[in-house]
Amino acid sequence: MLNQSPQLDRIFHALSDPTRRAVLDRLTQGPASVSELAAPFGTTLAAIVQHVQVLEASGLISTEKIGRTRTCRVSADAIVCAEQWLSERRKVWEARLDRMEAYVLKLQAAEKKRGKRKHRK
Amino acid sequence: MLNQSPQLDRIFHALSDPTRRAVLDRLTQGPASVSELAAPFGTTLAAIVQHVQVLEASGLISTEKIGRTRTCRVSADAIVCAEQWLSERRKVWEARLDRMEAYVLKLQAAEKKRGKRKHRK
DNA sequence: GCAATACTAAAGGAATGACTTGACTTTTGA
DNA sequence: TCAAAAGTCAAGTCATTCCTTTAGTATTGC
Repeated sequence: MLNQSPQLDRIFHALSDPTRRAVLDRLTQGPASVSELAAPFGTTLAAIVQHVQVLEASGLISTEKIGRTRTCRVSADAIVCAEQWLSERRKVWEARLDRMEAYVLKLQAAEKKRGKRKHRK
Repeated sequence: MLNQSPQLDRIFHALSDPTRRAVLDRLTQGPASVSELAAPFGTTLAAIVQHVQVLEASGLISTEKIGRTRTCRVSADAIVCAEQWLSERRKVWEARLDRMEAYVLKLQAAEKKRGKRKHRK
């Protein structure tokens, strides 16, 4: 299995900032310019530009400059990539818990049987 | 909807480090002590202790100290929480893409009709 | 043309993060 | 009993992050 560690680093790091998650949230509603993205926040435009750069470097969004405005849109791959990483681990871990539970139940059943034998003697 | 932003901050930040993801990977195979977690890495035990603290603060793992050893295990909630955040956004965004596509197809169909009318004239 | 708009780039500062080292504490096993 | 094992705590260092300010460049609309 490919590790793609540096990409995951960038994706999860991008997602770890509330402003960037809010930007991403806004973009799931549809494309927007950098100024539009900046509007709801009490920060400078420059700060949002930097967040946009982090998001784009991570692959979570893609941007396109037409004239003087840069339009940002959510990009498929990265979000799916992160989701899969999490989902795979959760599945492995849940499967192990299930095996554990089955094992414990088996032990309990065996214990019960032995209990019965003891009673008969 | 609850925002639970600070928890997501911590979860995604915890996941953004490759060492911590590797620790988490190891723990999906089953519980382990801090020393066991540290073994595969070329770092000091103290460094891993700090990673474990970050993971625990995020809710991705829980730990329990028995005697002199601390046993770490994966914890359900946080990973599910992160997965859901991603999955919700992806779904909203995919739904929007579908609507867009439907709209474009409708436009194309209308365009075709007008083309036919033009031909008839 | 030229002022307003929409970024962009660079530099700096405060805060946070990832490691290390070194000095403990607590438990365990011989 | 006492040394090794397993962690814990506190500094301290160096890098990175987030944000600001300042000074640009490229476009647009009148």
